[in-house]
Amino acid sequence: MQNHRLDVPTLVRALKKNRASSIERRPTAKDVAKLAGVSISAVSRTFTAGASVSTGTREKVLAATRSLGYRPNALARSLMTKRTELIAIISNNFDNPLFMEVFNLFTQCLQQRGRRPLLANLSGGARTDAALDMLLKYSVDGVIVASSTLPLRFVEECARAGLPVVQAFGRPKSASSGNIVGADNFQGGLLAGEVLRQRGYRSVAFLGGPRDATSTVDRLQGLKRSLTGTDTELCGQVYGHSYCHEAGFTLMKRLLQGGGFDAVFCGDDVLAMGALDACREVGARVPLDVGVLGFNDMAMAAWPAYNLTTIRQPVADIIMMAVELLLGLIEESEEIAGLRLFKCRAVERGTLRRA
Amino acid sequence: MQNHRLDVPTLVRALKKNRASSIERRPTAKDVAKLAGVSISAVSRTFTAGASVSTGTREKVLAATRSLGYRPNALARSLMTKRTELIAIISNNFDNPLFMEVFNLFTQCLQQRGRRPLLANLSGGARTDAALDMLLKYSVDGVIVASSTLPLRFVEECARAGLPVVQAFGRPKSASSGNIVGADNFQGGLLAGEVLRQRGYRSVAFLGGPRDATSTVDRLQGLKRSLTGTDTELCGQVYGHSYCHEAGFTLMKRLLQGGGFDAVFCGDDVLAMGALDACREVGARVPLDVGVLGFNDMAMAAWPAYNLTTIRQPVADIIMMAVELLLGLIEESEEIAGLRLFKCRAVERGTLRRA
DNA sequence: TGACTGCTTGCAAGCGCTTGCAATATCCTG
DNA sequence: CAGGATATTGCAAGCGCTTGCAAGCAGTCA
Repeated sequence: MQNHRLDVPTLVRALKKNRASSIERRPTAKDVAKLAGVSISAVSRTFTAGASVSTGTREKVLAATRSLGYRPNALARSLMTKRTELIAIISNNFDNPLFMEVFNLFTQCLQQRGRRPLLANLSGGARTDAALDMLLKYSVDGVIVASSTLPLRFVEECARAGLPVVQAFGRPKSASSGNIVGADNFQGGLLAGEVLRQRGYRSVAFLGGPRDATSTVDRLQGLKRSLTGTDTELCGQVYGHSYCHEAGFTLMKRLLQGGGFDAVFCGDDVLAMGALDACREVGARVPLDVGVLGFNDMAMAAWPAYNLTTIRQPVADIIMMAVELLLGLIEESEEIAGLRLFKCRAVERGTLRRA
Repeated sequence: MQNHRLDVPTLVRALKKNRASSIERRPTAKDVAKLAGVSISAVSRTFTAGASVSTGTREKVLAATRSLGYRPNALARSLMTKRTELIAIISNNFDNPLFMEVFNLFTQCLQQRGRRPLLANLSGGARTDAALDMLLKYSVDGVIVASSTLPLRFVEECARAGLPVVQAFGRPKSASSGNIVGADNFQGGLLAGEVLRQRGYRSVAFLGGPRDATSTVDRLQGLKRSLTGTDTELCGQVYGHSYCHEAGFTLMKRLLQGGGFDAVFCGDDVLAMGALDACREVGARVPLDVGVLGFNDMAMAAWPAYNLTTIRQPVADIIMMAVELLLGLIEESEEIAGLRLFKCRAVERGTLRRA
């Protein structure tokens, strides 16, 4: 009976310790080393590609690893290696169904390459400096900015902080610096113009997203260029506050009230769907009275309710290239700044009349 | 001239060191301490809530911090604190537009509480053990499983590994263990039955998602219960391989060929939209010939092209509760296992006839 | 004045891992 | 089998941070 000699704090500590060791504590390299009868270094080296370990010790270590359920602590490792394998994905497009596809592909692509996506949501007025703060605190290896409308400043700040960053989908207004991969929106606009002309449309209206989004601007420029010197004219352009259905719907109603056009080129499929719904409501027949052309080719564009003719941007190619490029930047840490643009192609469906 | 005494390796090392210090190296607590004329501990304590620092030293530290652009390294910190503030979000629903909203809310909610969402994409045949591996290697504080169809095994494995985990949207088939928050799918099904009866429908077909998804099962059970003992009968049930448009479309066509029903309750809005498109194609008038009722109330359900009457699940409530609960679990580390279900409500639109 | 209290502060150990270095083991070749 | 080349191994230092502890330092009260 010497139990009564233990005071309360000591007891509490003992209990905690016990709980920690019996229930909680995850095995460390030290535990594995002890069980395997080797040094901690040996354990570390078995889990480091290209390190020098004999098959004998490797086997012993692996056996101990299995029996303890050990997993190397990636965070502790990063302290020495200066690599976390964490990649930040920054976006503010959480309302566009296309980005479901974008996130899906990005995360899958990163996972396949052994990287972990850390998400930063910049929609709904979240501060960009808070996002930057987290990137730095968590030592991400690189940053992917997936958005057409994120402020140039953010990308610049990342770069200044020495973070490799590539921007996917859309480019900053002053295309000065940075690595950008996206669709060739100008060429897409060009293509849109050609398609519309071929189908015999002669007065095209443009229904775009935010006036200052480069995606919108470039697509319009392409369209303009493609129509200059032809018998088809650009006759009006309207802009929405964002790429949303409601904007497409109200803007299209406004256009239809004005009249004087036989087709509308929308800067985004969601806008186009809004526009189609507006046509339906007003009783304008598509594609007889008015042709509607979208942009992106998101999954829903193919659904029969819309059956939208659209300009497809090669989302998968863009994403794979963006990841490739970012990992390259991280590896070499050389600035290979530049634009990488993928060609768009037209997807024929039911909202333009046949050629 | 003693340069020639430096051998090549030494030179290389010197160069590297130089590059590292001049270009790359981010300031550490040590740098701040030196500049501020205090100890490293003082720096640490300045950034630790509740630690004992005089306002004098705190000011000095903060000044040095600003002038160097210092950010505490969250990963190094986690080594001692055993907290990373990383929360894993696991999902395999990257094809359902509803989950755009889900991700948006989850990430915002976590960010607001100072946590970082680490994403694991389990769609497209990614191995669940690889996901678990990453959770453990990166020492996430907790796990949110956002899916209705993820294998129970995964949740169990997390729990066994000592990871606090809550499952949002849908529950494992054997509801034995774990923390689950979601919509009350049974009540939703009940409600669906009532709504359909009130509207005078007498023969209801059920068009569900995967046969073994509990969301599907529960909704059907609710529907059945609600119809028993009434003059409305359940007359047929079909299941899709997933909650996708194509499944809804083909299943509905099959149902329409068979005939013998005047309304269909779909286990998901996307299925319902597929069903509506099938009706349109076949020429079945909605809601005259056949009523269509969805589930979820995703944004697109309100778009005029579908204008879908549906059962709404309170996504935002579920997500806030899930986060709340998870953070609680992490804090207390007590198992407060249980189901937390939110009531669904009906959203009246145009695909059911009026009462 | 001196003992006592309550804050601050720096020291040093340590979180779980990597890695340069030197010692040791292993393998070849003649 | 000697002798050199190559491979493997453990030691110890260190990554950037936190934290228990004891020393230092006012301030308080008798």
